[in-house]
Amino acid sequence: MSNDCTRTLKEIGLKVTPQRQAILRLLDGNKSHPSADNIYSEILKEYPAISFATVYNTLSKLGNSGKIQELDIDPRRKRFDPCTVPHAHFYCRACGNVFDVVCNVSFPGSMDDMKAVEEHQVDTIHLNFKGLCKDCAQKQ
Amino acid sequence: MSNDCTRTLKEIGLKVTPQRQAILRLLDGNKSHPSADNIYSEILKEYPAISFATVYNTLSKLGNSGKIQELDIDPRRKRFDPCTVPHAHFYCRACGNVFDVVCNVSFPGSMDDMKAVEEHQVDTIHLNFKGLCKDCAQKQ
DNA sequence: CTGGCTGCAAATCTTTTGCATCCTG
DNA sequence: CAGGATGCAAAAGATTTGCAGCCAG
Repeated sequence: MSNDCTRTLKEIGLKVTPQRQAILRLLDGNKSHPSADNIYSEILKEYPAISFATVYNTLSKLGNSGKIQELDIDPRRKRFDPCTVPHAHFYCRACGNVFDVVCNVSFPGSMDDMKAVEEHQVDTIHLNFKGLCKDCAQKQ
Repeated sequence: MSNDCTRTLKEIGLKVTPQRQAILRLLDGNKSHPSADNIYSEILKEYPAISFATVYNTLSKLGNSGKIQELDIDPRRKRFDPCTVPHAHFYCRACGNVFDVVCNVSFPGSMDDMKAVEEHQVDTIHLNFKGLCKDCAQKQ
């Protein structure tokens, strides 16, 4: 566990610090798609002295190295997802929650379908659904 | 032309003002996926007194009514697209340009594929590709 | 007329940066 | 030890809001 964190950091050439381990530990298996602020607030309980900048820097480095995903689904802020397996997301405009979507929609796999994109060098694909989640739809 | 603008505004119950007409005229057929600031700067040439708030408010109302699309592809700011026909987008991480992607990827049409999302009420779908555009990839 | 709009300015919120100090490797 | 990390604080951007006066319907 703590070993996984250590390995992850080493793999991308980052020094292993307790703050970074805490961030990785918090993210591990986290399905809430937290924002940087969510993560900061949470870690603050454990490390009352950690700074926002540290959280931001670390998240940014983890994102760039592909260890976590930066989601662009929330119009107000970045959200982070430790799961890097390709999957879609649903964003509720009312409560702001983000849900994973297991969807069999044929993700652009066949390169025949991708001609228009092939001229560009694609490295990530994001499939976002937006609307009202089950709960919020009922409350209407 | 100016008539289209007028009609669009009336359709969503907004008063017709020269500022709003200018915004709609600028957006009409615009393929550059401008940010609110881009739009503001452009309109400023024509209406030196227009305010940011007016642009923001109008864009927001047009977006909510479905007359234009708010894109969530640029991590730094909202981008707007007057084309409301479903299509995908490509974002270049280097130059920040957004390109339309004509892609035959089977967009979630079959509701069989959508079970996981069906519990939620989907109103928009966004398919975003990110990476390096043709030009930026060459410069590397 | 009247309520919706506009311009202005200030407030909010998110994200980024500079810097002195600290600590991992 | 040295260079990368941290914490702090302030800056930079993007977006939103309050308000007094204005104008389309």
